[in-house]
Amino acid sequence: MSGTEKTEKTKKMKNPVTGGKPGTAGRPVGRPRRLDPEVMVATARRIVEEEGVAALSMRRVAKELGSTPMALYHYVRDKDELLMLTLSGTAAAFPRPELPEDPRERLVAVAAHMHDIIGRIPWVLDILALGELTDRNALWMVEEIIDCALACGLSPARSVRAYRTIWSYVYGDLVFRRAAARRAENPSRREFFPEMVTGKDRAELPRLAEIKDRWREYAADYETVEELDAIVDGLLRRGTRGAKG
Amino acid sequence: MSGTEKTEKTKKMKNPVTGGKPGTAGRPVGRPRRLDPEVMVATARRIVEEEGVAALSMRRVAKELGSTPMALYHYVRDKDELLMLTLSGTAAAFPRPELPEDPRERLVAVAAHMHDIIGRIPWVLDILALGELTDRNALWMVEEIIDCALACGLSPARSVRAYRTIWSYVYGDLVFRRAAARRAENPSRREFFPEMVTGKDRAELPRLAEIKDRWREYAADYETVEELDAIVDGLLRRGTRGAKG
DNA sequence: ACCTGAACACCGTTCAAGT
DNA sequence: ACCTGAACACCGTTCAAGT
Repeated sequence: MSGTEKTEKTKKMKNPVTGGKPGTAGRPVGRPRRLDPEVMVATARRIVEEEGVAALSMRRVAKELGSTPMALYHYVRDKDELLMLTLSGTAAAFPRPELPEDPRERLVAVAAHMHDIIGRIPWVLDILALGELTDRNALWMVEEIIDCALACGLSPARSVRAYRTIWSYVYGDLVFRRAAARRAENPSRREFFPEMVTGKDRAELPRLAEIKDRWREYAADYETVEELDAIVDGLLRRGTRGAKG
Repeated sequence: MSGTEKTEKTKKMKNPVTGGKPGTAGRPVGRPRRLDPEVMVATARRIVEEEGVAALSMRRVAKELGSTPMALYHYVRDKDELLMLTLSGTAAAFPRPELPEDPRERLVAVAAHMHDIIGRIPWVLDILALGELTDRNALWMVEEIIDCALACGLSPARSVRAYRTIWSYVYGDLVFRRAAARRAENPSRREFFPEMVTGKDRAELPRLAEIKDRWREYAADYETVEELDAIVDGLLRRGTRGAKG
């Protein structure tokens, strides 16, 4: 909008990471590779798995590969692209679980499974925030959710939207679970909500003043699957009544 | 868990930013301030509003104040704390809207309003990801949601959980809206889902293969308020039936 | 009590050049 | 085609010292 944005780059590349490797078919042209892009992604992935997204840097990956930072830019446009590539193959590590036959139950079970596996690898949240679904091995979950929604009587359009709603909820829930885990690890911080509510707030915030001492206790009983069940309930009721969508 | 975590700091401070100012009551002790902590937070806030969270640095704030980076550490423990403080006062800029009387409608309207105001200041998402509600001016929305949930027949415990579910959804939705906006601004990226689904996937991903060309069209019609309405529907039905909670 | 200065150990990315 | 090296313009935080 303004003049302060990043200048747009229009360099085109032919997906050198997933694209055909020289040596497999046709003879390699030009200088032989020193840096294997698959190894580059694997290295980035290991760093991110072991030390978190914050530990990943172009310089670090280059150093571990005995290469230079700029060599990586031959295979990715920028750091975000490398980050997104580290996601590919992640879901493959988690076996496909047994799922109930009933489509409604199955829908909740798949959503719960998504929640579960991402909860075990919280570093992916920062990458998923980029809004791209880059891992083919995760597509079966999307397929299942759409299939179940259709089987429950939703239109294709409503099924896609129901998927997005469920995914937004799952994502948000995981972000706040991670935040809570970090707070528990690193407890010496200022106290905000609900501690910030005091007796003086009784006039303006009567419910919060009343409930604040039990807030954390109630929140501790939070069960994502129960909430998912309620959300799916709402989405299916809405989708199978009206004419629209 | 392991030995690689940050070492824990136990320095205690008496909230020097929001705490009593010298000159107001009692005489100031020790060296007079050169750096006003409120100005420090205001400066950080301006940077973040104008240029985004990525543009905020301790060094930058110090420079704009004609101070040194380390001076800031007298008032905040680390950068995250400064970031959280920039949130305070944000909600005050948005007037409290007219709300419907009916508690169910009112609940949806407040949730939609939360979604709306945060959507106008997307930089807060990165700070809200820290999981703390630091802005007293936003508490009225939590109060309203809890009040409406109680009025709709939910128990206090279920009301708190309903609030968390709604908030997780709103947060997740906003993250993906921001991601979509960024993609639209900076379109030259690799293509992932749904483009990555091809005719070859028809056997394993029949629904996705069928729907993929219309996926973006369906997603474009997504209306958060409609989805919120459905979610609230599910949460209220669940909460007002069973005995538990 | 409040602040400075130097230092440590890093960043992403551009650009021109080399093989 | 693929990679290097130097440079630019930065980071958060620790530590010891100064007023």
